[in-house]
Amino acid sequence: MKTKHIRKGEIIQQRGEINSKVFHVDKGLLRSYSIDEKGREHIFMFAAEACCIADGQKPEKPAELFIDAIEDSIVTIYEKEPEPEFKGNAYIQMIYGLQRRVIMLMSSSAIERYESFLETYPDIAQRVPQRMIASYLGITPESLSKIKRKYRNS
Amino acid sequence: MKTKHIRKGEIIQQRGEINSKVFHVDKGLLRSYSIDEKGREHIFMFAAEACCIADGQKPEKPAELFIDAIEDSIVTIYEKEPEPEFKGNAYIQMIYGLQRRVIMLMSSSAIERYESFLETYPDIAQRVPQRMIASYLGITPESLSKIKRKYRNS
DNA sequence: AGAATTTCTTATCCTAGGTTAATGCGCAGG
DNA sequence: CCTGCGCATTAACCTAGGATAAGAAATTCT
Repeated sequence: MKTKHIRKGEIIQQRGEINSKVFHVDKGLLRSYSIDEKGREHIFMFAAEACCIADGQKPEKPAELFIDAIEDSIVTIYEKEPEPEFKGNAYIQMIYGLQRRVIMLMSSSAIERYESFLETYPDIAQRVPQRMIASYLGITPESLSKIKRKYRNS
Repeated sequence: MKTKHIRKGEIIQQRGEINSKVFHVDKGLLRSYSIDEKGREHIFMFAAEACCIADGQKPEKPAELFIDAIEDSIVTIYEKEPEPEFKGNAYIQMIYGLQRRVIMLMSSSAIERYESFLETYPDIAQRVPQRMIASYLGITPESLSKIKRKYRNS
């Protein structure tokens, strides 16, 4: 736990780095973001005074997000604490799932989201009607049908 | 904490109800979803065996999500526990913010997301360049410019 | 200050996905 | 067993927002 000055534009966490830190913004403005395979940035969140910012991924896994300063800032750096579990569903696990979902919704096409869904939840995909998959993906059932047809003819 | 059988299609939590419960799925499949002002459903998450499902909103606030059963299910119902705070940033607060963001991304147009952003983060909107607002909203800077122009001429 | 780089805006054109409507299918209920 | 309804699919058409390009304005660097 230490305090640090960060200049505008300075990157304090890169994708792939060890990801055991939480940054508390004492002053200034930070952002976390991902960069997709086409090189586009997608801002996940902003954090101003009195907010914390971190990658939602587990501490022992590599970071998926970049974090940098939008203004000259002062941050206090903490280690992520072991988190309370509840019936096997940890908060961090939940947060990480949502982080991935937000990034997905911002950066991927319907087809990519569909593929990702099938990979991540092969079991649920079998048990749920099409219209609910569409609803989860944020598209209409008609669009999902189009997508699946393209799939078959390829 | 009690166990309950739920039949397919049965709604176990409605929007507006008291929201102090977490549902652990012992067997079956549940979903949480919102209904927007146009009456469209947007599934927020699925929960199968050994998962928990709940509205991320604070226990003392009314629920924003509906929860119902996709299959006949057995759930154990818990009360939400007081959650650990960390430097003023509680996990639940984080989860709730992400829940809103996901729903937003699934159900709202770029204009609506922009308006919502301005309302929710008026401060940050002033301090951040346009392209970053666009990036946060999941649109291109060019599209944000279009939106802002329409705004001015109305 | 002046040059160089980035940001913002505008215009044109294009495409992914939405809307509407019609058809066929499977399943629940009488 | 039939009827009816919700679900999935297809097709035709439409629109919000993306891509590209170019000029203006702001910022940064030297």
